[in-house]
Amino acid sequence: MFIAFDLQKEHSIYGENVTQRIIDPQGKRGMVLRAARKLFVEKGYYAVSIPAIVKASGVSTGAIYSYFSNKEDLARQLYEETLDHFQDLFFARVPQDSNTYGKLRAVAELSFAIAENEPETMRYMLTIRHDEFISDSVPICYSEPFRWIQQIVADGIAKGELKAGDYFLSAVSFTGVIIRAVELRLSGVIKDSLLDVSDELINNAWATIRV
Amino acid sequence: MFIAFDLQKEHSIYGENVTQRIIDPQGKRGMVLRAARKLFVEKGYYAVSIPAIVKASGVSTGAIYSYFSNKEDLARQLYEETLDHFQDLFFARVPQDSNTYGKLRAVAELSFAIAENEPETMRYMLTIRHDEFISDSVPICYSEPFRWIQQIVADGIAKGELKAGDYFLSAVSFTGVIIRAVELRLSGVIKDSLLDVSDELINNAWATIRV
DNA sequence: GTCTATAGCCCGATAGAC
DNA sequence: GTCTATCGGGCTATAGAC
Repeated sequence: MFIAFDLQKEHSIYGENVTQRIIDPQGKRGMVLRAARKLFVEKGYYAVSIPAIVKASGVSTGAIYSYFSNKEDLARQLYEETLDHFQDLFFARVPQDSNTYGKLRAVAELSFAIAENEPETMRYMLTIRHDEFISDSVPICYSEPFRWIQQIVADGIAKGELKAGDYFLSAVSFTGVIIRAVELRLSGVIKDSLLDVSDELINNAWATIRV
Repeated sequence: MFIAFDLQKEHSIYGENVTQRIIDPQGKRGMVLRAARKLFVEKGYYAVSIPAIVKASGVSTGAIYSYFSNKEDLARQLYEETLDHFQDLFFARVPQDSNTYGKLRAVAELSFAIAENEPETMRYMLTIRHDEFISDSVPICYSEPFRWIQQIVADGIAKGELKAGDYFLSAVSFTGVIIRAVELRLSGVIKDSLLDVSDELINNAWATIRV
């Protein structure tokens, strides 16, 4: 809850060291990146032409090619900045000193809050096909935050706060509930705000791993 | 388990009324569809050119355009036949007379079995972006089978076999565990066969909704 | 720095031989 | 029915005016 509140007043979630990475909606470069992100999510990288980005962003071809050396470079900068931003939100907000339940609850609440308050960021995170243009083939959402969740779960099992079992499968199960809910919310299948059903979803996710 | 076994000997899963819909690997049309499916999953519809399909399938441009009126028509036939096949597997194999646990367990085992035995089918089901070329905007995996699972869950709650709560969120939670596991298996993140960890995953998924 | 205009390329689709 | 060769179109990226 408190997380959702913070996210709504945009300033407080972006710490000093994070600000520079934000895709600035004011500048032309940011307008291009935002328009491109929306279009890439909607249609996919290859289906989005530079003329389409020109039209959607209001920035001309020439200006775009002054900020980015080519279309792939644009996509790569978008990828890196969105991923960095996403990871900053995670590392900045999930309490290090809490117990296993507190940490995982925070992970889930933050995921829901980002989905509700920055849907384009979350949509991009879940949608983007890594293999479309990025050379390393690690899907975006299996990277840092996901591995971090694995660590929380592994620690929780070791401390006896979670049921014994394969920590990897437990992490998959917990995040499966959360991610599936986010996906269905972003695609409009779930009508209610995730913030309103957060408790029930977190209960369900927690049930997969609790003792 | 028995499901996995059946799937391995390909004949038994394809009933009489299903056979005609199968993408025949022998005929040229089937070779085109199989090659296209693989390429579409790997790179996305727009990134795959007709020349690329010619090369991958060994069928010439002229022959392709004798089977399909254009590239979109090819994609649409592929979509419909793969979806039909997938749904046939579901409706043919999940027991109608079982209790809630038995039905959902069968759904999960069948999902794992398809992922292991027909990875290209499952990959396509999870990967394809509906909005890339299909006019109606319903994501492929939210359609019939998913709605059917919702019904099973709703019935289970009504009969007191599942915990009370929002049936939709319960269905999301159960399928979230299953789908996430399948996704991570298909992308190579999970190394073990899902058939070997089926029991643990089904336990986790079931825990989200049981009384 | 930012614009418009356009070069050069590859794609989808077709034509015509066989 | 199936092949190769090719056309028109839209794309990425650049050139040149301002």
